Amino acid sequence: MSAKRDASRPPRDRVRDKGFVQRELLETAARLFNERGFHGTSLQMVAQELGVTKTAIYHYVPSKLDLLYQVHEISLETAEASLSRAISEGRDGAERIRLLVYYYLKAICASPTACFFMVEQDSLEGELATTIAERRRKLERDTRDVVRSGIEDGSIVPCDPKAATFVLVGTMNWVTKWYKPEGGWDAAQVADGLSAIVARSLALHPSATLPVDLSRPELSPFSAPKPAAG
Amino acid sequence: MSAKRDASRPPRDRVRDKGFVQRELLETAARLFNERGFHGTSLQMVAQELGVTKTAIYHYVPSKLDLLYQVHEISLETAEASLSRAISEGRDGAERIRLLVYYYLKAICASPTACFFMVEQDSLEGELATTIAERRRKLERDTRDVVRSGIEDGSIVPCDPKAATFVLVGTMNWVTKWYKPEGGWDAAQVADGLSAIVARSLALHPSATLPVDLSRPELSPFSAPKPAAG
DNA sequence: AAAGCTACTGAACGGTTGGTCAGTTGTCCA
DNA sequence: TGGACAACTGACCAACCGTTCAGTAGCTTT
Repeated sequence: MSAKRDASRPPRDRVRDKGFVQRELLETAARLFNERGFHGTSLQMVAQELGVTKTAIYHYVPSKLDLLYQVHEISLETAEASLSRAISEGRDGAERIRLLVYYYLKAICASPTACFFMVEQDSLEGELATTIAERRRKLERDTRDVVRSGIEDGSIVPCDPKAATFVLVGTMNWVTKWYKPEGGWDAAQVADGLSAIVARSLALHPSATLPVDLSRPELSPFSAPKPAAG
Repeated sequence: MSAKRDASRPPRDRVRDKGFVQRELLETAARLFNERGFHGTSLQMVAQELGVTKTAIYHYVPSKLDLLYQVHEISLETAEASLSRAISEGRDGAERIRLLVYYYLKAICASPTACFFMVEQDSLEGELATTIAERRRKLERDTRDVVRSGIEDGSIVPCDPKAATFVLVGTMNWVTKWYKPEGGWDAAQVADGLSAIVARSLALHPSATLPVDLSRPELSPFSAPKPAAG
């Protein structure tokens, strides 16, 4: 028996360019890995959501492990970009911390590929695992340094930077587990609301108020700027 | 060929009572599930860590899914106990929130069985999944209510209780991912340090200081009481 | 029209998994 | 001494997994 197209299913309706498919593949894989874990997600499931057979996936990635690696890379890039933007834009340690949380949350709410820290860390093997683990460690070290510098410049209350960073990271990564775009909050609301809360926990002079309803965000330096209209 | 004991391995050195084995089984399974995910952990691995064959596991639990269910139950009981103790002992909303985080972190640092919220939620099926999900939802609802009551009694800054709870839960659950008993902090230090940080984020009048070094915990109402000796 | 290419497919594979079962071992009690 | 019983084992099984491979459909280029 040779390969024969199933008559009951219509043929590919359109040619999808490689870049598009690759991106869609990574997004789908990331979402499923986050929901069901790496080992709990079979390539069959990924393929089914994409509307192809699992063999087709091997045209885009050499192995399932490599797929995991690529998603990890995107996730790390997002986090690194958020941190460096926060460092360059913030005027003191406290503001940098708040910006870090703000930018990162905005990114991961917008794309499921962006956050991937929850997935079993031991799934990767060998050199790939080492690379990812090293970048992750550096990210955490750099965040601790921001907290430390904030204590020195007087914007952050003296505390244990390691413990403070664990609170930040825990809050940020947990978002992937509950955020659903259709749930009433958009990315900016989540980012604004949560960054305000965790920033308050570390600021030497904590804000007197917090957003009371994320669906109707207060005006704050972190709220999305509204175009002057009325 | 009939079952024959391998001469190279010594026979069971002692009879272990059922309760002990069951507890050890749950602890081992919970730890591995947390580290490698539910689907990433085979019964073979669990059995190997216990020093038995995987068939032996079926003397204690009817299936792998039931093992997952039992660990989830323990984890929920721990969380529920922490919350109810915090509610009854705390004098206002802010103190209750801090006690909740304190008791829960102390428990999960002491036993890996205690925290299990990170594991893929969709691994359970049917009625078991519904039961667990329902209890989890109630726990979150009750926590939100504590935040709400704290806003009313003036101990917590007006905020979105849902967002605040997400920060709390994220911080607490993340601990399972990084806490190692041999890492320099004991359970009380982690509980004291992190509960102080998250409590500060919600308190109407945040504390002026935080523990600066968890290894040398400050004296606080939440530090483990030292027996009067000198 | 032929050749070449990308995007895919169905069949098949070795390996592992959760789970079953018949049987053995060691202990306690009568 | 013997029987009941829990604790545990090795062999085995169907299902599924990641992966390979030979081949095909449909477009583009020549």
